[in-house]
Amino acid sequence: MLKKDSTIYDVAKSAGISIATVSRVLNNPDIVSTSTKEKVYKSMETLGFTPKAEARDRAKRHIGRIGVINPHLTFPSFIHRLKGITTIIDGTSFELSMITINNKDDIDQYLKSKELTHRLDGIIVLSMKLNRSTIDLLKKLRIKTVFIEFGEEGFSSISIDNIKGGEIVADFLIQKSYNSFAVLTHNDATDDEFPNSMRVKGFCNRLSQNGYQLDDNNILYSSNNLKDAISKSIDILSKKDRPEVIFATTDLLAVAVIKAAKRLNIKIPEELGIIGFDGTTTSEYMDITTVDQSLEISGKMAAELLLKKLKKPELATQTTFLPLKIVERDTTR
Amino acid sequence: MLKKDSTIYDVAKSAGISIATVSRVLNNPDIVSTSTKEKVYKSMETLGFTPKAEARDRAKRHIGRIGVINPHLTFPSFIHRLKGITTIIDGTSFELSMITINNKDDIDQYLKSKELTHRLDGIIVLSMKLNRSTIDLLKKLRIKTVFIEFGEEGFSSISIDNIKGGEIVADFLIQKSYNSFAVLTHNDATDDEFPNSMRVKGFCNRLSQNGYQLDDNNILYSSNNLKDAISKSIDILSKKDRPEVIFATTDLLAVAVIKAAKRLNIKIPEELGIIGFDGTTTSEYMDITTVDQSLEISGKMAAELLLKKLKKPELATQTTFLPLKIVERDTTR
DNA sequence: TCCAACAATGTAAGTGCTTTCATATAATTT
DNA sequence: AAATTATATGAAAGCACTTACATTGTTGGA
Repeated sequence: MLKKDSTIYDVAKSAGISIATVSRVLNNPDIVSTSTKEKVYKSMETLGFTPKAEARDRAKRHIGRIGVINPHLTFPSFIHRLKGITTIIDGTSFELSMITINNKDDIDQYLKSKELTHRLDGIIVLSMKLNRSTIDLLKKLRIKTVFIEFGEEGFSSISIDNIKGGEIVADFLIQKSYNSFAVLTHNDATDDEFPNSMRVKGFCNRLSQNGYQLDDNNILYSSNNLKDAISKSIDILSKKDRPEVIFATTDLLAVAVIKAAKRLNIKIPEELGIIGFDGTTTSEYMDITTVDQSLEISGKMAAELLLKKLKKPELATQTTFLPLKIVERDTTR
Repeated sequence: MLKKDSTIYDVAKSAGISIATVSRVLNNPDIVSTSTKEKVYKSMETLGFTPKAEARDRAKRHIGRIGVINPHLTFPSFIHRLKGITTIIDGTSFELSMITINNKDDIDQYLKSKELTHRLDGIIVLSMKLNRSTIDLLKKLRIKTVFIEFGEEGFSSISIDNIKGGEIVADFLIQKSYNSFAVLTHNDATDDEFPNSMRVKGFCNRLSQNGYQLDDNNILYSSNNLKDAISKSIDILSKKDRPEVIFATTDLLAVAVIKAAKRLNIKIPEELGIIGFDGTTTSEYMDITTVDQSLEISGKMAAELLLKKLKKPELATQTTFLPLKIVERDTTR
């Protein structure tokens, strides 16, 4: 027994109304009277109606979905940005699709396989440096894309000047008359283009511009893992010539330093200064002096930019650098 | 630079032939002459053309979509759960759609249309108590759904025994020989069914079972907002008969208490004990004694359960209560 | 050489659904 | 009660394709 799939025409006939109204209860139920809606639902139920997605996609001018491409959800900064994105998207008719990419090489495949191409109206790339080939692909497929944290030629992006961030920190600490320094940063910082390493670079440069010397073995590298970061912190703090202040290039790393100091019974900020970076809620909760980089706002702006671009595709791409601001709290004197 | 996605019309025009032929090279290339095919391929290439229906078809075959319904992304606990969900979903051919619901009454319409039109394969409801009508709807439409935090008759769910959670806290504090208590909790706790209020209830009951009296005005209610929570905390702590220990029914509230204590120069844990609830990373960072409710695991389990159910719809629903465990850290003596 | 058979393409009628526009009815305001 | 404004609906024009049917030009065998 071949049962033909029922269509909205069937539903409409069965409910004694026009297909337009059936379509409306699907897409815009608010404007349909309750009684009509009831009839329609009943008809759909008895007919076992399922809308054909293909037809729908065809008829619709947009899909109504924007994708967020992100590495695995571990860094606190992602959360803040994601939150910013959702606050904007929630107000619209778009829904968010989270696309978590573990392996950067997978993404080409993903894009190319067209899974993405026409199921998404646009993309926000969160904190990922994509391969050249991926970028080319995005351009070729003309997928509206906004980047957060890593700008890309030819695309709109929201990012910060990480070098300047490092400089600001140096200026601040010098002005606070700290005299000896150390840095705790992430492994990825070995890669020259990564935010952490740029922060370190800016910091060191400005320091030496001011006549301070930062010994290379006062720059510690930790993985993205509290335990490791704590043990690295303990390493620095246990030295006989312990630095007066530590610049943690991430709030999470600052937490590690605090924990290490606590364990070693070092008083903050009296005996040790700590400054983080990011301005996460964690830094707020723990009263950590940090550099606020408006994480949530970056998410908001990216979402707004994408939305605008979707509405007016001819809009020029725009690169925004968010302001950086020292937030002085209790971990510096 | 074209803005609009190209269609077979564009390709046809560019190749100087009819759309039918373009369609044929897509669907039935054998019957098209080689030279025409060449032209078509070339045009498709330069236009970056992707047939929409095909993409959708392929997509449909390969990748399913599961929706996460959540209130607005503000509570830290959501994040942990979401993270758990993503770690599971990431390994599969499903993608996550975030559906943020602000108004619980909207959700009925939303589900009706979204489920039908966007074809969700399954749903995870995060920390929301749905209306009766919504529940009925889910059942009627036979949508595979797993609930986190609020169990629902007839659906699989992952939750905890909040009353027991309160009891555990009471037991722990009594065993630590604290003698006077206060509670800081959320406004929603006035609703009897909500986690926070159940924690309070369990706490109070166990306390009185052990002969301790908890005065009603030692139960403070705060909104979900640090400032407010801090000021409420200050209220308690400023009393002449300040309690020895405060049970904050949420880690975030515990943070507020800590900040208040700091401001009033009250030493923790010597002069004041604090215990939180949830086991967020914040509690870990700040060394707050808390009740770990395996937030991330709850997300993982929910996702796994849903996936299993999707694979084998005949599977029985299952209700899981996650274990609760006191994590003793530095805010209790 | 003529005609059947075929190959290559175009024309246009669907496909199931969305959405704009117009209309009829109901609810407010005056 | 008339005039204005909302609300609920239908008619019909898309949307991006597919496909049945028609047309034209070739080919090959008698």
